Amino acid sequence: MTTLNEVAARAGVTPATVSNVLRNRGRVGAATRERVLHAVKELGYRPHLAARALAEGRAPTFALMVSSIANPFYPEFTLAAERAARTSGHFLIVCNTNDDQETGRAYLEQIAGTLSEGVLVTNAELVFDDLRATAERGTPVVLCMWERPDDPPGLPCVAVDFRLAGALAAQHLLDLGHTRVGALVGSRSTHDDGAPFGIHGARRDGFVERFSAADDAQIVAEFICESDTIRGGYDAARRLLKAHPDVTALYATNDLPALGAMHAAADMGLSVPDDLSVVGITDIQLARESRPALSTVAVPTEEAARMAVDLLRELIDRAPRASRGNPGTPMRVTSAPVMVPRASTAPPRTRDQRTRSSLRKR
Amino acid sequence: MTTLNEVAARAGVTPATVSNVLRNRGRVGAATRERVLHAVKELGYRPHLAARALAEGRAPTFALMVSSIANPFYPEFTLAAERAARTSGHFLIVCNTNDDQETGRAYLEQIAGTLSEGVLVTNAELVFDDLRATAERGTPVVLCMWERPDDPPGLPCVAVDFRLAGALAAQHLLDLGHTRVGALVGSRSTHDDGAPFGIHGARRDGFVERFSAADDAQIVAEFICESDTIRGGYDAARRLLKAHPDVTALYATNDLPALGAMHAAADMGLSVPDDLSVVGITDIQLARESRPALSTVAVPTEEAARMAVDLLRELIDRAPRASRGNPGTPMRVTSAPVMVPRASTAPPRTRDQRTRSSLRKR
DNA sequence: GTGAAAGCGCTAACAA
DNA sequence: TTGTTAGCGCTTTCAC
Repeated sequence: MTTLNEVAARAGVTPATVSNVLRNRGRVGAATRERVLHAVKELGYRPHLAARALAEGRAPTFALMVSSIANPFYPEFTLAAERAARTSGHFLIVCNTNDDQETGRAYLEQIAGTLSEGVLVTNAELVFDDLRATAERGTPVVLCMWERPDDPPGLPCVAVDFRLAGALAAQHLLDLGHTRVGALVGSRSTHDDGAPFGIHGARRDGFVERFSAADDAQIVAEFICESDTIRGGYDAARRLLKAHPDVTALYATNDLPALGAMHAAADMGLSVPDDLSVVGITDIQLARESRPALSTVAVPTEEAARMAVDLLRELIDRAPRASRGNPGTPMRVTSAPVMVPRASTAPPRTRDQRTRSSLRKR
Repeated sequence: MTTLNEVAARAGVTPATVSNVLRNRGRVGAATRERVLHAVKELGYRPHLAARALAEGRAPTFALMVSSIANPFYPEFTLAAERAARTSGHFLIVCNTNDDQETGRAYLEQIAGTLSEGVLVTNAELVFDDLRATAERGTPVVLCMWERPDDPPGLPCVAVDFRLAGALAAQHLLDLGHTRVGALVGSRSTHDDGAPFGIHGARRDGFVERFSAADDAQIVAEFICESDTIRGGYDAARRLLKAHPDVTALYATNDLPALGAMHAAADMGLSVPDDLSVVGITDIQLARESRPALSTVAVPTEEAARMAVDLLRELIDRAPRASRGNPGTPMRVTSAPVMVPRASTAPPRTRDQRTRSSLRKR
């Protein structure tokens, strides 16, 4: 392994000069620079990142805590975060907590501040206390997808207005003429402990408020999804549709359960969207690729990732070493979610059509 | 930030002793150990990973190069690799090259050896020369999903017998009684340059060999998938089915295109598996969750990840610092892939049934 | 059992 | 413009 020293020796200068050349600091003569660069190339020198981190007192990576890389939303977010991090000169260490609090804590303990300069968190699976602790220890932490802009978490964060997202979904169904619908509320929070941040609370409330505000419109039933997965949505939808066969549309607080609801409908002989409309939230890639394509409320993932990295950088610059005095807990809000109508929603059948539809079922 | 020194001062010992206590090296008196541990807890000391890495001459992370985290296979593999890495005491830095050679090279240049002790590579998107270069520079590299056990890449690797996978898919179709089928061959290799490692070559060959060996059986057409995605499979399947409406089954060299093929069939009014059987390779999670569930050849992802990490560790231990003399390029082979029949495959209709089926199409 | 000292590879004042 | 000198926080011989 080639070191700075070796390069310096080769070029007939001191390590300091080599360092200066490599990072464009301080003034260096053109001739020397030339010689140094040559030596670098010749020896195939590559700076030792750990050494540099130690000397600089900063690390070249960010840590991204995700609760479960199995949920396709996270890879998508990760991708965006990684891009953003790289433009900021950082690598991204993906810390998969696998929904396990202990694992998350371990990552935080070990990585934060020593291997990573800052921590990005996509979910509140981790108890806030741990996050606050690391923040107070001097490692900036940014929450990436806070769901309630109206209710800051007391930690720097990027918020997305998920209540609005829910409202948009409601409006979409209303616009199509649906008056009797069901809701599938995802809730995978292991650590709910009645905390103010029940995972999908805002998404639910937004939908319920808007939908209920309309004349004649009624949410016939709300079912909880055991898990925020296709399977979870499938099971919940089946139960809901069995209990309330008269609903003409289903709202799910996330795309995966919405996809599951479509499968459930298919298995029950209902055609989507003719017999049943389905709408979700997020607009993960699968939503575009499902059959029929899922109508959903798109959430600005890319933007959120970018903003989160930006915010993290600001926090780092702001608190160079010692962050005495509360540095504040800034909150950024992304642009609004937007409804993306696709093939899984349509006006409800008229009574006439419904009869026909029933006949078609075996 | 608390340092070893501070802890030492607090406990009334020297840093060396603290270090010894923390890593269970050297003999330390029970009483001192007690005091040290106490001080550690009291001060909330956490070792500085970068400093440790520098002092030890080794890093606490592995790098995982993936070509595209957007393809759900990679997150699944990543998950497995991360688990394996953690049991080995390493963090996993996920390096998403986004199918870009330059990005990949940049990661390799910067991370390998200085921030990561070893490199795991899931694809040959990176030119082998770069990988060999880093390996020769002293940072172990392991290829994770080499597709041809019979043709080692000249780099340490974990191989999966994808030729057999293809053969199993063929056998499955044969067993069901299909005699006229089509093949969708994925090929996303940007850097094909006629290299011996055409991305899905083995998967194709295995299928073709086995299927063609059967009497009366014929592969009516092979179409290339432009991209290894649902979309890619959709397009290719449409073209194939238009040109050859008589095939009773489709084989795709990967699950995503297979899923796309199912969508194409649906859009063309064909019912799967009644009018058309579809089989893929890999068994990603989506395969289980699609409607109908996809019949596919499951590949031992978890096992491959585990073996790759094990192999990496061995290489690291074997070549403590200077790896003079070819350390060899070991290859491990996972257990065999296995056919997982699900709902997307069935015996072809008899002529009689086919007629009925045609009638049902609008 | 515990301490002293050197050094991992690099950066960052400050001198020259 | 370049060199000198200290470290960054930790590990690791080797004495004591």
